[in-house]
Amino acid sequence: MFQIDRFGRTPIYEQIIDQTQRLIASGILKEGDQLPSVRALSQELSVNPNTLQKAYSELERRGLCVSAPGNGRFVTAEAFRIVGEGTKERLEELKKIAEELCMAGMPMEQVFHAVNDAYGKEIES
Amino acid sequence: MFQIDRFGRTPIYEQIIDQTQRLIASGILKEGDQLPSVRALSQELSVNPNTLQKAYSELERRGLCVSAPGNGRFVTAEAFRIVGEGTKERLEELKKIAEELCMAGMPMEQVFHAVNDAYGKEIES
DNA sequence: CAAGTGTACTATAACGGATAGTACACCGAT
DNA sequence: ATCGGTGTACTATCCGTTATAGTACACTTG
Repeated sequence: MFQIDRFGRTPIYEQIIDQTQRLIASGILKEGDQLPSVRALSQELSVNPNTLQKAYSELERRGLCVSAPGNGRFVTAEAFRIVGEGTKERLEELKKIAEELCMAGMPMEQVFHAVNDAYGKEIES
Repeated sequence: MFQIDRFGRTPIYEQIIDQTQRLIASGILKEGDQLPSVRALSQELSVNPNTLQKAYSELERRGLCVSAPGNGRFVTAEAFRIVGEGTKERLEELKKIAEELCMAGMPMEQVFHAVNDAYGKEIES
């Protein structure tokens, strides 16, 4: 369910956060679903439990999940809405890259094609 | 000419590299132009000379500039072409973000609009 | 009670980034 | 020739972040 890159510069706990958000955004993780326990996931990924605890705490702080001590940790009802609010920033990122490509002389048509490609890809996944 | 963000996670030396590449890509820095000296820039930005040396060394390794010891450091003739080659990766980045936005349910039309915006923006800058 | 869950805390190792300081070599102008 | 600017090389050190190790405790469910 999770995939860790131990070489890149993005810390593990942040990779967990990002991937969880994507799983929620894409509807794979829904309201009420249980997240893997820190201990179980720590074994599966060979990662220290504290590192996962850090990631989960942050997800909780953002309101994406709640902990039921002694029971588990579950996706909240608002999770989908909350991650959706972050798309504005992502769009700004995309815009910034587009500006750079513009400056670098890439034709707009080519960028359009890439976007179209990305949206067409949903069929095969 | 350079703008440093001391809070983000991207290291200073990498910010220098990125910004220099953008200045070249956008044609502001042309062949033969002299880059700020390590000492001058170190004062202007309140950054250690070694940090800038690190950035400049990398730019040199990539063939974007050459050093003339005792004289200065200058943009090469191939610089513009070389930074242009990196646009493929940038386009891939953009595509990846577009895929995420797709998954998050953002209409493609809106992404198109952002790209269009980015390309129209060149007039005002 | 036992096993699984979350939580809290301290300590430590490891790495990268940035700094400080020094020294040397080169070029150009005066 | 000297001086002031340039690039270069090196060592040492500090600091913050990341990740780990280890322990202990509280809670819930079966």
